Amino acid sequence: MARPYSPTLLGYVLLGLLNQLPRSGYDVRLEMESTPTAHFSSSPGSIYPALQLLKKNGFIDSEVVHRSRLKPREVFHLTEKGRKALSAWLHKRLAVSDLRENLSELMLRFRFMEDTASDEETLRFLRDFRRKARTYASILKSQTRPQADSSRHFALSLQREISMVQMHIEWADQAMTAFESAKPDKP
Amino acid sequence: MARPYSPTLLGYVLLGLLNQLPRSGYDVRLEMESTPTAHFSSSPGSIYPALQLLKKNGFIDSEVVHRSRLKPREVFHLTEKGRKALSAWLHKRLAVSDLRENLSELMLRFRFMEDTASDEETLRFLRDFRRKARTYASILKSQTRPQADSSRHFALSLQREISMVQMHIEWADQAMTAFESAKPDKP
DNA sequence: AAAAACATGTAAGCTGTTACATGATTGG
DNA sequence: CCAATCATGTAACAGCTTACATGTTTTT
Repeated sequence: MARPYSPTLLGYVLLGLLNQLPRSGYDVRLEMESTPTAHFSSSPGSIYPALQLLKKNGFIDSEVVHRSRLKPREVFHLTEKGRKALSAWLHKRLAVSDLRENLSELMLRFRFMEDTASDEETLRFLRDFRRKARTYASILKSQTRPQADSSRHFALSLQREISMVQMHIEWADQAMTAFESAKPDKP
Repeated sequence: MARPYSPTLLGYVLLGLLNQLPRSGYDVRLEMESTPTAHFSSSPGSIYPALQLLKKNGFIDSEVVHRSRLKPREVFHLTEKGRKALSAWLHKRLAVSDLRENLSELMLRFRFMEDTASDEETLRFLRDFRRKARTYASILKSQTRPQADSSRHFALSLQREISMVQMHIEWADQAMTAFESAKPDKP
């Protein structure tokens, strides 16, 4: 009995891209080359198998589009199952540990929210993000020893980590105002 | 003819930790748990095979230390080959692309410089780092479209990337002053 | 005529992870 | 005596990546 398949991070990226508009594997590759997507390779050996896997598991489907002259292409689009999986991924609650371990994934989620999530949903994400960032910041700050016992290298590494989180808190503030301006206000 | 083995990133992390002081696999695991090292798992299934591979390829060696009562432990230490490999990794020139693709690796290198590199070498690293960061920053800034055609999500993602790099430039400045203060000055 | 762009795939292999397995010693 | 800590491994597999393979159509 095969255990239930759920998309990998690359899988979600592909779902996100196909959710924007139906594309062929080739189109997906071009898009990933022009807008470098996290750390993923856009090589055929990465993309085509990943698409086939999503299709095999019913997250996407495809039709072959014949064009005069040009080679026919297999164009993929999300199924209902695919849309649900993407949406669930986008709306997943954040963990504090995501800030240090999965930051690039969080940013991918933010990016792909554009095509499905409402401003209100994006705001929820940003609020959650800022909240977790603040928690993480206070954890990091509690680790700074007042004594000069620890090395410069260690102290600077920690300082960098703190600045990173701080910067993300400020970024979230900025982003939230951008999405709040369009929000209908309550009396 | 087996093609020449060179350590993976995890391999370099282990070399870095063993360069600080000789340790058993168990000690390495404890250290990685207490000071979370990049994204690597400290599970036995990760650490022990990785250590064996380094040993097989002559980067580290080990002796079994028997203690009264307690179980004997296999304590690893760098060989000359291992020290050279670690040093080469630490001193490798940076690429601009490393800023977006291998930032955590760069920070690991900075961290492990503590135990081998002189202040002057650390400064060289930081200067190179700042230089590449500035280049990357200007590339990113050139991508910000003045038109409002692109989405808020896209614009904010780009803004975040820029802030990140900016922050790292400032961090490098800070770090450099910390290492310059101890440097002997020229007349 | 050749190069570049269009289009899709397979095969081998590296890297690392989780889950499983084992056993000794020490502290409560 | 039971749990926690000490200590080391194996096996199966996930999830990529690189290198190889192939063929068409358009542009130069």
